[in-house]
Formats: sequence, C-alpha cells, structure tokens
Amino acid sequence: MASRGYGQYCGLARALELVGERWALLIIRDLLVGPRRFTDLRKGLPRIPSNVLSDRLKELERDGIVRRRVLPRPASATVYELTEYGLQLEQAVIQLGLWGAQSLGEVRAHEVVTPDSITMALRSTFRPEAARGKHLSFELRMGPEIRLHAQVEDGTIQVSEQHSEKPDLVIDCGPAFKDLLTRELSPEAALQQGIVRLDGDPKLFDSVAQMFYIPGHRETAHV
Amino acid sequence: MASRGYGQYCGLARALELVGERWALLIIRDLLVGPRRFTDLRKGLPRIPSNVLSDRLKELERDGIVRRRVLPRPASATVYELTEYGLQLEQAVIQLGLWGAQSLGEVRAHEVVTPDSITMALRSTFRPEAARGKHLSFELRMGPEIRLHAQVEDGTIQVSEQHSEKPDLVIDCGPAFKDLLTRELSPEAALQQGIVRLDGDPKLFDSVAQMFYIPGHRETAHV
DNA sequence: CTGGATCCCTCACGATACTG
DNA sequence: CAGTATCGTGAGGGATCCAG
Repeated sequence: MASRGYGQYCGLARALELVGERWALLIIRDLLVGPRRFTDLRKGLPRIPSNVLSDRLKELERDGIVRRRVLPRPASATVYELTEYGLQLEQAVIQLGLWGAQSLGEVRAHEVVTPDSITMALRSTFRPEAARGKHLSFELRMGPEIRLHAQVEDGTIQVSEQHSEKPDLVIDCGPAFKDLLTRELSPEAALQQGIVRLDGDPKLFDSVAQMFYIPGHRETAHV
Repeated sequence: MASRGYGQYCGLARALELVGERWALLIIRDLLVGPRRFTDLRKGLPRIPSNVLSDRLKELERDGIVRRRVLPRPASATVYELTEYGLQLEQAVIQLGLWGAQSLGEVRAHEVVTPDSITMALRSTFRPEAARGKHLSFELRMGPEIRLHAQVEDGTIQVSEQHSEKPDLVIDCGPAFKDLLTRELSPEAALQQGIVRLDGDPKLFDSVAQMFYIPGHRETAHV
C-alpha cells in the first residue's frame, strides 16, 4: 500500500490514491446515476474483468466512497451505492468528462456507448440558464439499446431510463449527437443529413439542442 | 494501446485514457504552476522513477497536452509547459484536489510537501468573495524549504516562489495549516498552540485565514 | 549538473474458468 | 446472479548508467 502511494501530503495525490486506480472513476460515474448491482456495473463496463471490478468495489467500500447494501425482500439483491463522500465526486467527474469530451473524435473500433455514460453526459453538459422557464420532456434514442427519458422543468433536468409518459419529442440519433453539443453541427444540418430523426414537434429540437453544450471545442489531437 | 483503452465512447473514459495513468495528473498539477524542467519535476515528485516521468511526458506531448520547448540562449534549458488544452485541466484538477483534501489526515511516514502542491492548494481554496476589496501580501513558510509569496488584490491572488518585496505578514507553519482551511482549527487556537507563528501585524492573520476554504469537511475514513 | 536511457524485478491488471 | 480462483503479461518501481 505504501508503495502504491505517491508520498505527497496533497489533496490531489490523496484523491488519486483513492480513486486514481484504473476503472475506479468509471465505476463511480455509473454509480452517480444511481445504485447498481454487480451485474449492472459489468454491463456498463463491458471490458472490465470481473475480478478487477470486485477489487475496486472492495477498495472503494473500505475507503468510505461506496456502500454495499442488501435490498429488503423480496428483491434481496445487493447493490452498490455512493456514500455522501462519494457523491461529492460529481463535480470532479463532470469537469474531467467535459475536458475529455473535447478529444472525442469518431467512434473507434470496439467502442461502445452506454446508457449511464449518456445520462452523465446530459447532466454534465446541461445549461440551466438555457432552460430557464422551459417545461418539456424528450426521449433520446441511440441505437436499439438506449432509450433515455429527460424531463426539463425551469432550469433543471432529470434523466432516467424509465419512460414514464409520452415525451413531447423523440430524438433518434447516433454518437454523432456529440457534435451538436460542441456546436460543430447545427440542428438543421443534423436533420438534413439524416444524423438525427425526430418524432414530435420539430420546433422543439432547436430548443433542446441549445440546452446542452461542451465548452472549449478543440480539434482532435493529431496522431 | 488498444488494450489500455476503456472501450467506451465517453468523455470521462477519454480523459482517463489521456491523463489517467499513474503520475500524470501530478505532473500536470506542477505544470499548472508554470513551465518546469525535467529536473524540477523530479524534485517536485520525489518518488517518481525517471523513466516513468520520461514516458509520461512523451505521452502527454504526443496527445497535445504538454509542449516541450527549448529556451533561447543563454538559458538553453528545455522546459515542459502545458498547451492550451492542458491548461483547461485546471478546473478538473482543482475539483479532484478539493475532494481529496478532505481525506488528508495526519502526514504519513515518508510523505513530503512540495512548493507546487501548496501553490495549487492556495489557488484552489482561494475564495474571491472573501478577498473583495482587500489588498495585502503574505509569505507562507513551511519548514526550511518552502517560502511562497502571495499577493492579494481585490478578489484575485498571485502565488509565486519569488519574494519580490517585503510582505505585510509572514506566516510560519507546518502541514497542520490545512486544518485552518477546513475550519477544524481556528486562527486563535493555531496561534495559542504554537502551530502557526507570525511576523507582522497579527490582525491580518484572521483576514488571510478567511480567504481560503476546503469545503465539505469530513472525518478521516476509518481504516 | 541536466536530461534522460537501460536493466531487472515485482505486482497489478487482464483473460478465462469456475463456484455458491 | 454475484462473485472467487488461477495464471500469464506488461506497466510501474527502483537502481544504475550514459551523453551533452
């Protein structure tokens, strides 16, 4: 353990000792969306070896970041959830994610998109000031697997996997949806080029697109 | 390289692929203070193997986060500095550092404190609203090695290693200085218990202590 | 002295198989 | 479903060496 430490009395060094191990922050990203079972986490992190997931959860639990909880009957499932301290990582995760999103170019081979990552992306890029006084709901579809329901109420947003009621607008798109958030792609162009398909009032789409933003757009790093 | 990726099209995953390797964010922390030579970085990261530092710098340079620059004569030294993109990591580094600072308990064996980490700590915990309208300078001393000069001008702060002129106040302290920032320790108690010694107008000390804050104080995780 | 490169060893990670 | 067991590989750790 001492050999894995950084030997520095420093907040950042301590943070990296706690959540800097490989996979740790991606686990926390998914737990920021809600409590998850072991298998849920595996599904959201397809390439994580199960023993590594097991190790990380034990470390995070030991360090007071994650809590293991057995649900009451009849569910009887064990779930992992963030503690108060773990929840406080949200701002750091958001800032890192916004920074990294600027380097998202094309989808690479073997890269997947998961519901939890999109949920966090929507929450991270949401601009309350652009949603002030607005009340609407939309469903975001990406591929056959992902259907997220978002409810916007006067500067706030709730994203969930359950689509409780019929949304005002259904947005069907691929990963290139990201280019809308960086403003590399205009809503009109996205519709014209067939990158996005709508079901509902098309006028709402512009409004929705304005509500999200990835700041500091930058070209892809040359390799 | 593909095997080191996370296989996710996600901003956070991409960020971790770029700066999630061991030591990378600590290197970036020091570079956020200013350009640094290879040897400066080694001094600020006493436990990093030189080959790892060399590898990280090459990776960060390849990914457009760090730039290697040869200074004009007569210096002729090569320094590493952050690119525009690298500089944009500041908020993420600050948020992670503030979160981790809550778990800083006592100084552990073999843990050191470095000037650059303290500089970033001062910048991270500075509260502009508490320094509105204030104009003062102070020198922070920790041990025989660290002497930082801070200049506060109406809601802004500049921290440097050069002490250009005589400061209004000299604050001599140890790592327990952190407890002032979490408000676990009051300025009066710090003076009474000899944790902090002053040279200058003691009335300024209270004012300075109010200018910095580590939010969300929390007990040390039990082991 | 700066700015690394090289070597060797260890352990964390990753892949796969298996169990309560 | 929720993990544990086993084992091979390669990245990180540490010491040393080398060129300008």
